[in-house]
Amino acid sequence: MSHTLGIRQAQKQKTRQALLDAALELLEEQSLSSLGLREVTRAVGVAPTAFYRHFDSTADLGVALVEEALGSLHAVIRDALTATWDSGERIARTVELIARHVRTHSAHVRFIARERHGGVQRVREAIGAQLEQFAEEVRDALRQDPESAGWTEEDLLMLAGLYVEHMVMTASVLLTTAPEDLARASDLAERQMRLVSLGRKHWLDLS
Amino acid sequence: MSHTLGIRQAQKQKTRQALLDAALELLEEQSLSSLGLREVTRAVGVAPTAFYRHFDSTADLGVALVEEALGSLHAVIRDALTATWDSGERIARTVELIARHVRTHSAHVRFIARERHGGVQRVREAIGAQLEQFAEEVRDALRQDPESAGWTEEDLLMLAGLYVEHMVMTASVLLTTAPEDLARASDLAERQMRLVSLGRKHWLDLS
DNA sequence: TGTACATCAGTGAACGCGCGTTCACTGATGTAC
DNA sequence: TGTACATCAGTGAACGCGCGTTCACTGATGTAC
Repeated sequence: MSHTLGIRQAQKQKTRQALLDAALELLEEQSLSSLGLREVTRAVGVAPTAFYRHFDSTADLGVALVEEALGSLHAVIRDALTATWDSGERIARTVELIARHVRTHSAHVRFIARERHGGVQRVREAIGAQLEQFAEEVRDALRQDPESAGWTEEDLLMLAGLYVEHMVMTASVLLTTAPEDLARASDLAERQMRLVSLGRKHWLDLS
Repeated sequence: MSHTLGIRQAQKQKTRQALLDAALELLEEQSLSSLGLREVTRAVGVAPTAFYRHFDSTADLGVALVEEALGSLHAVIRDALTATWDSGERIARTVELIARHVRTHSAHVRFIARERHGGVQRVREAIGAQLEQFAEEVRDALRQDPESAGWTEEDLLMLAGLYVEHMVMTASVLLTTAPEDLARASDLAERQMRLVSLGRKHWLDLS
């Protein structure tokens, strides 16, 4: 309790978060490059000019959303990496974690999928940098694995990139899957992941 | 020569294509959901109202762009599938075809990557339907391969989806790769594809 | 081939509207004594 | 604890601007005879 925010700071953060939340919701049906500052403030119920107390522009707000959205995804990745089950179980567990994340953070997932290749450069770069960092984390975890004996650093990162890519793809697929097809889609994602893991197992067979 | 278009029809098509070309160029720096009809007509040099002689809306123009962009990609996929080299050569050849396509049709590739998860529903759906069709074509080609003996239809489509996904991913990565890093990026894509093909080879080992 | 009429791609003026940004302001919160 | 002053998050009016859409139009192209 020693470090309570002043009333003023607390209220400011609350407004800022309300702007982020409202923007995230508006972005379910459009792209960041068409999101208007007035739309966002209208949704929150503050004057348009209040926006400038928190962000320079909607692009700036977008970068803040990247941090929020990929922060929550980061936790999922760490969970998946520290799972200590055997390979088959680990894959099923990972897909389940992704499915749960999509359920609980669908707006975040949609935002990342949409803006990853979207029309706002700074946001694309922020997402790309974060995903690259995720791949490095996955590589570090793979390196610990006995199965990785003999692998080059380059190949470990190559595999990690494949996993991260597949994870993002799976999340975006599940996002647009009808509830009755979720089980089938999860099973498909699992089989793809299993095939990649099989390739991993035999990577050094010929060299 | 029997079926020449009338002067009027020919001129109309020329204007329509000019609108598509101008839109595609404008979309290199923004998303379809923020593309304005007046921007496009201004770039072409016609009155804003002329737009309506060709498209109902920018979303409608977007759907037309999907057909154009994925038509050109379709040709690449067919080329890759009919390549008859052995596996290692085939992968290198496929990545080279993709790299060439990115070089010659960068705006098309960017458009697909951006709008695949973009803010305009009809365009997302059009892209999704086309990519699904590509996956089915790849599955049909895989089915012919002796290596596919014993595979279920479902697993063939699973693998085909992985290949198509990786192809789109590779194209979008190469798009944003600096020229001096292109060789490295292509090599990375090749190794990932080789790993997937290794997984394919051992898919039935345990069942 | 020539004529009279129909079609229709592209025009240009006009509209109401919402946008991003500026500015001086207000009044609650924070701080110094 | 109380007082006097400073800070600053949020306000509200005002601005110029470009937007999408409507409408009646023009004049080259197409068609029927």
